[in-house]
Amino acid sequence: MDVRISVQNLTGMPLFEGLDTEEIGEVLSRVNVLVKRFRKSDYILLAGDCVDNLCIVINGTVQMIKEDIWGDKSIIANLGSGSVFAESYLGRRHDRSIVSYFAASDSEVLMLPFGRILETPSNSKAHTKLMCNIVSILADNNSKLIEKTEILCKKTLRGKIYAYLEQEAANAGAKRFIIPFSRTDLANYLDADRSALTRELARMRDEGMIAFEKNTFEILD
Amino acid sequence: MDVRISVQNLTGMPLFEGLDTEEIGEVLSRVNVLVKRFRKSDYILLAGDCVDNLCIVINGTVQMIKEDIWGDKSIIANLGSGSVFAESYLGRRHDRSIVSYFAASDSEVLMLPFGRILETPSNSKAHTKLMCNIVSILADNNSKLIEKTEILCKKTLRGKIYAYLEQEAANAGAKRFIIPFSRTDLANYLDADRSALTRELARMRDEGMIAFEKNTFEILD
DNA sequence: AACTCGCCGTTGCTTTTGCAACACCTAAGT
DNA sequence: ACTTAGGTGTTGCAAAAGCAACGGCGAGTT
Repeated sequence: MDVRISVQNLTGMPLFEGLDTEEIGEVLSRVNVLVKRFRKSDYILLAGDCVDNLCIVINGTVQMIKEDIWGDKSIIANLGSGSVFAESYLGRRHDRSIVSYFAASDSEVLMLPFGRILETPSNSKAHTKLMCNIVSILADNNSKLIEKTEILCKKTLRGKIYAYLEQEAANAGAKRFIIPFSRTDLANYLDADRSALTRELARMRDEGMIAFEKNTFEILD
Repeated sequence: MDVRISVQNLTGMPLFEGLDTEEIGEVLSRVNVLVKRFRKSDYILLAGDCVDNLCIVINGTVQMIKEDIWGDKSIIANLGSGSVFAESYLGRRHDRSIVSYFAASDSEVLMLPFGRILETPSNSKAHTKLMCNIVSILADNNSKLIEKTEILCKKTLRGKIYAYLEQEAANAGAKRFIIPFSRTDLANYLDADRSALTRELARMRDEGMIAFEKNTFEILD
């Protein structure tokens, strides 16, 4: 389950952007770092769990989810490789996670006790860059959540679907793109009923707004 | 409009927590800092505006809002004194704000060109504390957005209302509490129709789930 | 090959809820 | 004192969307 990490894999990660392998080694030498593997459908962290590590997706896909008492699942965010999560433990409000994290595919996650790094003052180049990176990442995670609420704030299902597709198109930089969700998961992401989603997608296609085939979508006009 | 800032006012702010007045002065001496006053209903920042300052609510109430083409207003978050906003400019994804900020009451906002502070390495105590603080604040803002999505992900209006009231009760630490929204604003915060909200609140009262009088609510049971 | 399981589309039904219109109230300004 | 403007509760109606059930399909397993 636990795996030694090769520093090589980390150079492309947003958290370590701008740091060379030597600098990454310097940072990691001061803390206990750990990579955990998860199988598809494993829970990485449960809502209510105590969190004491910053988590980084090395590869695979992780979903931030919230399940209610009835087992009704809502996907809050989809996290690809390089994503940083469980950052709420860096805040003062919560020491427990309010959401769950879930391996949507086989995944490797780097667990990093970041508190130590934070509190240790240092004016090394590596440390400064790392601090800048974490601030940027947190700000970006923020933006992503705001974008998500821009989907959810739409009053109609069609509005949500369209807002979502526009975001994916903007991400892809093209009117035609592939979405990372199955229909079931998309329904959970939009917090809508799956059958209602299928129905509304069909209507939008019939009206010539969009075209799609499996997970490939296109916004028409 | 622009006002000189007295350092005294900042000692209580989360961003400067743990810093004494001398240290705050040291930090501020390196950048141009500015306090702007806004009248109730003024826009502080418009969606699409270029952002180059971190903003801190000194006093008053600021709303993060998103308006669509039809003027339909959605309140994403309500920001009281001490709140930090417009932080997405610290990220790499956007240099423009994707949402608007709006003075819900007469307000004073501190504008702080934080990028300069970030990039200047320093191992002074003050600098280290400031970095820790900003990380904590960003993480907390994250948690708040996640909590907001926990309201919006509910499929029924009653679910949203109840989730919201539970959060307010948790914030207040009591079953009885005062909400900061008018009915109209609450509808915009929950992204629901105002009349439907009134109707559902009345039903929940009739069924004995909750009691309320103006803006004072109580969760029963 | 038979079977299971999970995902997908379809459809009928019912509830929810958005929308529009109206009347009332309060506060602020003239 | 009058007027205006904005917030609030109410209600009828129509549209939207959740729910449940079913059948088909494809992948993986025995």
